Amino acid sequence: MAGITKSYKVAADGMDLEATLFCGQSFAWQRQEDGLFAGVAGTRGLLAAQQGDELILSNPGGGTLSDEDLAFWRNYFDLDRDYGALLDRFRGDGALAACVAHAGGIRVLRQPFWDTLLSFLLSQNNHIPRITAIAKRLREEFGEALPGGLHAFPAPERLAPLAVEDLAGLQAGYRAKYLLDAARRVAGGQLSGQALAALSDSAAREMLMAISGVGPKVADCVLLYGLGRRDVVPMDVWIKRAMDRLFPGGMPSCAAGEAGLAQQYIFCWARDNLPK
DNA sequence: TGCCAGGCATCTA
DNA sequence: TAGATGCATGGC
Repeated sequence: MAGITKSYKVAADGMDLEATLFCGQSFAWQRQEDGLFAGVAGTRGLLAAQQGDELILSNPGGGTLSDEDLAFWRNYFDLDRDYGALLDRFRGDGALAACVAHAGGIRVLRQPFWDTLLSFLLSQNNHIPRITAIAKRLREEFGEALPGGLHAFPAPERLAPLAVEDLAGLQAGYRAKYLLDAARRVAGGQLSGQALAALSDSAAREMLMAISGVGPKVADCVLLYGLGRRDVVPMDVWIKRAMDRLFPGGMPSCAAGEAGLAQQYIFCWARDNLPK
């Protein structure tokens, strides 16, 4: 019924929604005054909250979420992965166990490729709060308006014809030209999530690094968060410091497809426990 | 007021 | 080829 929002309860299975949304893997969410979390992925918007061990999902524009929407968000929040078993395996490694104890409520989101690429182009030499603020300005100035006052990340075709001066209002600094180069490559058909999905990790990384402003770290963030490559470990300063401190013999022996998930717990532990 | 930020491009030796 | 430096901006 129009104007009435129907909420859906989904088992959170030990998830910490707030930690998941604001741990530095996504810049598409914000906390509203009413305490709900509002976010976008592709051209979908969502309101989310947590009550105990359940997520409450609702449509920002009112009305119902379709079965297709629910399936999309289930996948987005990685709800069908058995995190209980995964975390039990991680607890088997002494050092990794400490990281899981610190941040085990985090789930690694499955974000759209393009949203992720734009977000991590903004992350270069930047702070999480400021990345979030620039990403919000990017969506609100150039993105498609969605129900509930939300805005999608702008389509590549929307950004491609713009000039750097057109992005001045974003206050993204030297990163603005990176957004335009990426948009022109995607809009021009030189690059796509589909094409990258067909490549090996190393080949996809190489293709991403052809974009101006994409180095090894940003490429690996896009592979992990935006293309579901769960073995990829983005090597930022915190991971390097944690490796020196916790894993001098190398990354813990995670099963195939899990090293990228482990790095999220290691990153959060390092950021919150090692000296600045 | 200065340092630093989920880095990268460019310059220099 | 490896190491050093500059880059825009704002939070702390």
